[in-house]
Amino acid sequence: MRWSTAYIPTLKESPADAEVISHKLLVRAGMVRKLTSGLYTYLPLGVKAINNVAKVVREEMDRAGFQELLMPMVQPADLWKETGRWEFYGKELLRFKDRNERDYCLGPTHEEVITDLVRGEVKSYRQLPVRLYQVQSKFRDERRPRFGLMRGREFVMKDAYSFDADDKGADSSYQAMRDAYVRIFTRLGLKFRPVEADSGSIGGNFSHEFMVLADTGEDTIAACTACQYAANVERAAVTWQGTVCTASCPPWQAIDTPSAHTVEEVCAQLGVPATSLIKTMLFDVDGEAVAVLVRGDREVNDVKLKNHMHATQINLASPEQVKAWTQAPVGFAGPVGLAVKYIFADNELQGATDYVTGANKGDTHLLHVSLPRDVQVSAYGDFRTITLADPCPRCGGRIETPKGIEVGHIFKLGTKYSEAMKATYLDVNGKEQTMIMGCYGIGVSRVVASAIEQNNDAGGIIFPPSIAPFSVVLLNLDPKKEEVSAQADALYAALQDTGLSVLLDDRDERPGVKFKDADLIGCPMQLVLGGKGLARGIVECKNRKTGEKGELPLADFASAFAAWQQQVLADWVVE
RNA sequence: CGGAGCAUGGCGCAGCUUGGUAGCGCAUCUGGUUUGGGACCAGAGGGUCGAAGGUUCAAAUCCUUUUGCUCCGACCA
Repeated sequence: MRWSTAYIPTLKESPADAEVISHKLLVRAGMVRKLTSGLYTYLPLGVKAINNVAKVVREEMDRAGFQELLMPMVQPADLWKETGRWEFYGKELLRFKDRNERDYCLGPTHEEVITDLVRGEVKSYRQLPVRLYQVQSKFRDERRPRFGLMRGREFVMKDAYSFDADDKGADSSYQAMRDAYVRIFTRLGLKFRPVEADSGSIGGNFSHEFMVLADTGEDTIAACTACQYAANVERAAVTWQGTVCTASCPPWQAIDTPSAHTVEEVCAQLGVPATSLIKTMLFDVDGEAVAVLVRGDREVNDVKLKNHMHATQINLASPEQVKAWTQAPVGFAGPVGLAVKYIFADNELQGATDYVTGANKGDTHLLHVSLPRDVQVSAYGDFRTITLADPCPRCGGRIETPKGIEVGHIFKLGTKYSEAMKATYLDVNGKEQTMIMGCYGIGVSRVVASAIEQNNDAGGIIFPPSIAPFSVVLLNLDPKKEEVSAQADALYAALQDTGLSVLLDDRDERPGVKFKDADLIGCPMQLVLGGKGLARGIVECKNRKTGEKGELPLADFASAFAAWQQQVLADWVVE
């Protein structure tokens, strides 16, 4: 591609509405433009990057034995009603009616459609497993789209689905996909980590997320520094190491704590540390009032609560609900005499004596509360979020909590959808069996954004070679000089003959503009040809990642370039 | 959905408090001088100031309503 005829509208300044670095650079590098909140046009350079990611994804899907298909984006409501998700999916599902008043939605995912396809076609164990994938635009009406391509409403996704005859087959499908994901993100040059994850409203038995490590990530990972354990913090198990407290304590008594709504305020007024408080959090779990008790310095993990109760909907209680359930404003809830359906307490409060709690009365707390003596606890369990002080649940090692961007998520679904939609087959005995499913997603457009989050500098984007819109950008510094242009054209042709994608900057611009733009769009290899270099018989080269510069002799360009290219690629090998 | 902020040429912003002929930088176009890290000089074009209504002799500016966008939170496969 010649830059003079390309549509690459680069900008000197960042758009005012961009906050994160990938969003700013994607816009500045002329890769995307926003249409409206959460919706982006991919410009030619952006499409190239997305296609490059998709190419790697397709190759590895094919290698893993999955075949590509393409399903409609518009889906009929009937299928979603069959699985119950028409009701449960919520407002993220964009719904609309056609001219005949029939209900439809834009596909946020395709379990229903693909299960409908397979149940109609596959009737025998001989036809299993079925492994299919597609690369397609998805639409999710996010409550709060943000961060450019990181959380858009419409985005490019690879979604794959497996149907197996039994658990063993399903596990091997899952493992094949897990291996494929590792290869994909390695080939894409990303620093990533597979982590245990909650399966959320997709449902199913177990799942892993693939996290690109970046400080701007929205997810937090609990990763062991000693062993391979890594999990999303919302899932990471907390190992209870404490002992049951058996000390006796005096009867509880009320104490005035005027306008002390928060743990900090209570601690300040009573002069006690947060560790001697019990925090009482109220939740609306499928319409039931539920209280969860954790120590004052801990965080309730609502995902763990949701899983513990096998709930479908869980929300922190509203101020009105708190008032109705505790007869007190928010901030004074306590477990003593609390009339809710369940009171759960975290493991470390087993036998807890002599704690401070809310009194279920405004501006009042209780001293000397003993859980075993004063409270009917429904169950103790793991209800809090892991902290840096907690040990690795697998090996007891030290935990660290880096931030990550979720770029892939794989689920072993089990029979959640196949059962609801009656996707069955006849086994070897002629007996009807339910298929075991798995589903596997990669946010293709999000991968591009996260690659930029992970690889950038003051000059702009530093694309991994497998994602870069062009492998090489060749700067012709003197396009008006015939001999320089002739040589540039010759290099351009020679490079293309080696199969590389090359962008030739033949614009009538000053050298500074070309240098800046070349750095901005982030091609891993830069070649610079000017009158000076030509006179000396050399073309300059620059490794975008390391900034290292060198010279390649024009006389022996092909082999010199090949050697340099190997060096550049070597710098991208992820350890 | 709760809280906050913003909306003025293609992009980035000033002007608004205290109403009085809409400005700057970048970009664009013309001419000239330049030419190895976002050049300089001279000139030119381009804006119903998000929309609607109101106050006023007069509104980008004050008031009301509304739409959109961004951030924080909630929420989220």
